[in-house]
Amino acid sequence: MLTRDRILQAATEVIKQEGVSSLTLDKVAARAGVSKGGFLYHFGSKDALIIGLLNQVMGVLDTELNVLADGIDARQGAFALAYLEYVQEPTKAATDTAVSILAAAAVDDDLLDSTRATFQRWQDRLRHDDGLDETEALLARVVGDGLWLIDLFGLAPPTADERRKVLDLVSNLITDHGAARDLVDSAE
Amino acid sequence: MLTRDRILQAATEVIKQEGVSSLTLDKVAARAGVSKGGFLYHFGSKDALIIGLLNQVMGVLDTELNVLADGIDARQGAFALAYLEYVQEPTKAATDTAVSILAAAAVDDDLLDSTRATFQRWQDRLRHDDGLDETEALLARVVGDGLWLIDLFGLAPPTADERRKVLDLVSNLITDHGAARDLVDSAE
DNA sequence: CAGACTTTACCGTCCGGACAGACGGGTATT
DNA sequence: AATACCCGTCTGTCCGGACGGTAAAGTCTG
Repeated sequence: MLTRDRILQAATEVIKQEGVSSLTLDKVAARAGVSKGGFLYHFGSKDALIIGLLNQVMGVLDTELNVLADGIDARQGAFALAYLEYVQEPTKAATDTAVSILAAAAVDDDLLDSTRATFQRWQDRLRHDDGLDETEALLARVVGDGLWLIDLFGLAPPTADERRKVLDLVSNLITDHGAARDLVDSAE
Repeated sequence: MLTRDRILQAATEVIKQEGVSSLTLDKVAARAGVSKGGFLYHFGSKDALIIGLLNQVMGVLDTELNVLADGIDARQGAFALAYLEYVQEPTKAATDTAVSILAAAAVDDDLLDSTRATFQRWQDRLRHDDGLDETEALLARVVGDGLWLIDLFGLAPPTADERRKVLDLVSNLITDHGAARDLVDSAE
């Protein structure tokens, strides 16, 4: 495994296990099995580390979302459904993304600029290329991001069962546009 | 204005304007117009400051939510509707809460324990005392928290108009349980 | 040899917190 | 009324340690 990748992995591990405040160059370097100088050869600064973290994790998320969307057979809303399916359970990629964004926000808000651009691209795709009503498209993203936030901060996270029911409700609302009545009945 | 309150206000201002990483004792003290020793008289440590921040802001949010819920005339889901109405636009209380939680997560995750308990109480109330279907209750909270997260990190926030449409959609779903068909039609 | 990679040693700064008092408004004692 | 005392509030200064980053030298490989 490349040193650079080991460092990135070590950084996410440190955040997950010890919190954002423990994300120091020394600690990351030690966990990656490299000296501090070695660390700084690959990432010239702490900011550079976080940018690298975000780039990697957002790239993974973006491609996985696309793969998921391609595999969904629906007349409309494939990307929205993929978005919802992705938060069905807290996956590694989603968790890594969350902690990376948290770290970026804690260190310097500006580091999130490229991440914001990615979210904007997703939102545009949901709105224009997914064949959905605009409001439904936004609903999908808000619900997805909401679950993701709740997981990130641990704010009374729902059980797997509750989570699935909510996602089913929204998914049905999106795909089965005209049959909302049946949807609501079956959700009881 | 009491010194203690000035300090709390100064702390939130620092976070909003300069970011979480600039939240230092010296800076907060200076902005509050007090010496560092004076600061430490009121808050014995940085952790104590953040706990004070969270207590104040969560208290405000809790009472305002209750007031809002009491003013809503609905057969069911008054608290859920209040929750949704609260995120209609980013209010000062909501923003202050967000940055406080962010600061807590950045400094020490454990500081969020009491906040987690409050969210759990809200969730219990939505589930059991609000006359709602469980799934709909959870949907209201997830949507509310989702919008709130999007604002916090600035991740492609929707316009006021889009925001209102999504919230109307969910509100109608909650209040007008059986007439979901009309709801969906009118959202077009 | 050259260049990519890594190490060791070091520095200046900033930060959280401790501390020793100063100030001033009560309050009790004389 | 004057004195002495207390205590809540606040000041300014100091310290130890951690942190981000630099510099230069060394190693390994093609």
